[in-house]
Amino acid sequence: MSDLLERLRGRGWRMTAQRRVVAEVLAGDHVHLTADEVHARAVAKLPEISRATVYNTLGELVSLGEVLEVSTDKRAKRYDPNAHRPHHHLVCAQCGAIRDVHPTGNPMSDLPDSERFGFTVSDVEVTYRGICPNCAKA
Amino acid sequence: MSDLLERLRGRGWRMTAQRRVVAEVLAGDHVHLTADEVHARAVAKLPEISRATVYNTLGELVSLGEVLEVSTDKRAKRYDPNAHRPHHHLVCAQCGAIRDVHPTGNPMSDLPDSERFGFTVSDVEVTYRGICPNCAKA
DNA sequence: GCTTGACTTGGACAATGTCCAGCATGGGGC
DNA sequence: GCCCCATGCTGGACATTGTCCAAGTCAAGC
Repeated sequence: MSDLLERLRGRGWRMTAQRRVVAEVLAGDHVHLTADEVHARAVAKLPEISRATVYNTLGELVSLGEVLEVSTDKRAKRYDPNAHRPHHHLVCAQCGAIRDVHPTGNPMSDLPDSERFGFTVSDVEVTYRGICPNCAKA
Repeated sequence: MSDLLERLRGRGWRMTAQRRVVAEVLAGDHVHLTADEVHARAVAKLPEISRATVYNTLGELVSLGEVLEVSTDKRAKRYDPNAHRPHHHLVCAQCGAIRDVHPTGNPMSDLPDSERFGFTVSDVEVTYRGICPNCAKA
């Protein structure tokens, strides 16, 4: 995790308490938090941190490619710190739980040129939906 | 399209002017509208229709399986009337344009049991991202 | 330890969506 | 064809998520 902080510093980031806290929150074992959840956890560590700062910082992390924005079908965007290993998502349609998954094959190669309509395709996002074991039990 | 109205009537829908208008809007050649766009077009045909009704109707159509909710990364959900033919989406990262595409292969079979974590997986959604010809030109 | 410009703050605002109490009306039963 | 009433609609208040900005603060190079 501190390697993330190092990378950011190397990129000319000014290292503030707020940014450190946001990075720490994302690096925790809680994956796929919403911006609001990130804010809530950040406040726990640094009470005066503002919502705007959390949004800004998340946005910066995303554009630096350190964090991915994931939009499953919930209302809020979620942030995925696991940006350096390509992976897809498995979402519980009931409780909204998200797991990272690593399918075999490359969906990119499943899109023939005739289906690209002149687009320059650079990325694929795959979301599997289903019911998680917990919800299935209930 | 009138077949949609028939199907809905068959399911016990009360056929009101508002619902007809929403169905007509979705059936037009404008695919992937946001709820707000649907509302705007509906108002053009039936000035007094309220936002709440449009949201309600869209929600009902979705739970009846007549229309799909698509969340690309934009803020607003979009509604896809093409619910009866499985397909995926190609989104322009710049202007947000969306096209339906039909990849070869079935991503569902790319998810081994070991990667399902006990979920009952029922659905896959694939979103390709890139730059559309128009934006590439600009 | 100064200085400076990048960062943060808090609050206002915007966009999207939900809810509700009360009114309107489609369509079955006559 | 007409009535009735459950179902649907309305408009507006509210909730949630996200963006913007002016003014104050602080990290880091000197």
